[in-house]
Amino acid sequence: MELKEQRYVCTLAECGNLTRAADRLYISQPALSIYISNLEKHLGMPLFDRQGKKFELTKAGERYVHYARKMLEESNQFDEELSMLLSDESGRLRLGISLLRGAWLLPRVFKTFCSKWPHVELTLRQGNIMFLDDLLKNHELDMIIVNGENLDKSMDRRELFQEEFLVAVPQGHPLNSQAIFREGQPYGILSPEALDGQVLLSTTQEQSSRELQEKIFRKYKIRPQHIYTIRSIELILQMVAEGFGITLVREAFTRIFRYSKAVNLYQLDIPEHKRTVVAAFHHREKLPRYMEDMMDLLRKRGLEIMAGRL
Amino acid sequence: MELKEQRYVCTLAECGNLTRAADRLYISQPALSIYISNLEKHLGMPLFDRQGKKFELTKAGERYVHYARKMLEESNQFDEELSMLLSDESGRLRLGISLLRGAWLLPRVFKTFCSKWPHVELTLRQGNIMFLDDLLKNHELDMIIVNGENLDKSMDRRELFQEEFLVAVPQGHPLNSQAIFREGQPYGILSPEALDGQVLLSTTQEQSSRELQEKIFRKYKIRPQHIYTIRSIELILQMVAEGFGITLVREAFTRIFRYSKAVNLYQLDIPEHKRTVVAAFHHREKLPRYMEDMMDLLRKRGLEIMAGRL
DNA sequence: CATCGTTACGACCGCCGTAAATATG
DNA sequence: CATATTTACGGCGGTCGTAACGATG
Repeated sequence: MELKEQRYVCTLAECGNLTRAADRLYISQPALSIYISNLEKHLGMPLFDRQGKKFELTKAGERYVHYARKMLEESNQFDEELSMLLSDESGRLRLGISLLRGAWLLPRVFKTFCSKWPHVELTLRQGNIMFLDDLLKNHELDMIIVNGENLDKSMDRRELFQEEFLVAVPQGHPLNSQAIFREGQPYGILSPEALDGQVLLSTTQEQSSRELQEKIFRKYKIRPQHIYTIRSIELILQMVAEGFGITLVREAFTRIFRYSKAVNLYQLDIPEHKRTVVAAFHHREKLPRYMEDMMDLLRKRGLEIMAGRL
Repeated sequence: MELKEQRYVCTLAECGNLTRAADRLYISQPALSIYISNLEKHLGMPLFDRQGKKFELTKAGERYVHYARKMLEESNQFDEELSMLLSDESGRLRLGISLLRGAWLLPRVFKTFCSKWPHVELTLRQGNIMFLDDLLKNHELDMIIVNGENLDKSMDRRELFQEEFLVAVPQGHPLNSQAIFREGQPYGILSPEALDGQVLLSTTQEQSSRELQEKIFRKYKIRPQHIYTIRSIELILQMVAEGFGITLVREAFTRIFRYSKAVNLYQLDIPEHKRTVVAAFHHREKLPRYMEDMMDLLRKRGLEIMAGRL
């Protein structure tokens, strides 16, 4: 910050001597002499008593220096903070993530990140993908964690991990017998047609899982017997466990959920069974280091959860 | 204080809009645009996110504004203090006075002055006239209260009041019979010759009363029988009261002193019997009001004490 | 008389305003 | 297309340095 006036006066006050002060300020002595005179003229009151060759503060000068020193101190503090920002040690990360994904992906990541980057101000917004996308576009968020499939192409993106979109079937349900198990595949496989005529429990319209589900149903001409719309995914899974019906659910979510009764998970035999989770952000020359690190942490944690290490 | 940079950034941050900010700052909008760009270039980091036509603070900008606001606040405080100094409501008065005179003249004056001028910083130095005169010349004091007779002519001065230089004689001493009483004179009058051959109690060499005393003795060729030198004027007067000898003493001092036994006071029949007490200070265009008031208070209090109203 | 402060003068750079071009919604 | 921002350019003033002058101790 520009505080020339304040630096000049404080330095002269400390030196009590024009020549030495001018030296310290890297300007000529006449320049400083004129500068101080003009300043005093402008203030309408002398800051220094010219006692022969000595410069001593007047009462007004004392007050000036009192405040000027504070300002210089504050300027130094700002410079320190700025250099932290410049060196990527410090900054701001406003993160957006869907409610459901946040619940399982973030807790540990947050803790790690905050202790690693104590000077980064981390804030979180949760909501559906449309909402987050708007905020990102308006620069109210710096990064959002979403499914890569339904994301605007104008944003830069970084792939984090993939997650399965699975069918959850209660124990004793007829669908269990239709699953085919292949080697090397963690889940049994169901053909999409098997879902035809089933009782389906589903999230609400604005959640992105529901959107994907309906796309699949249209494409493979699946007509469930009935769709119950329930907001809470926890409740849906609980009802599935109780044998009320089946549901489509993200793999990761099943990992952190404790079922009251057994629930079996199956892959659908379609290309859409996998979804890619990405971090999206506005294009920049170079991302801050803490932002790269956040994506690293999210990627690692995502893979950990997928591998079942909770 | 010059804080253009800080004002510009803070105003723009508040407006979020170049045009309005430039209006408020009384400069053209292009000027502000360029100014901010240059500032950001110089800092090496943007302070604002140009979100279309909106200007929103970056993290660095937030920190800048945080400190800049403090500085602007401090600058305002200084301006207030300065205007007080300019209007003579506030300031500094470094007062010098002899030890003895201070004791009787100042106590009530100080109290009055401080309540009348709460924003004036009043400090006091006590010492003999040489010492005070040096400090005044070196601008370490703003005003000294001394006898006008032995004061350098280079200083401006204001007459405060006159005080008698009296002879103190114990009860029952032969000198009492030599005094002549004239109408309209508060004290009996002694001729200087009467002091010849007396036992004299006197202050130390460096006190100005002693100097005056010796000048009188030389001029009128007075030879005391013996001079006892004692530092404390209180002790001297006490010894006079006990009949040990006589002394020369300032009128005012006798007023505040309680004698164990009666002491009579006489005027000397010489022009030097009166001394003028003045306030002395460096020449200035115009004295601050509080300085004029201090002299008023001193004058009034001096006359009060001389009149015997303690 | 050596050192320090002030005055005089010319040069440069930053800031400003006007006008034109460009971007935004 | 109206409004806002950026770019371009010429002018002014503040700040600087060198040199000469004046004051101080």
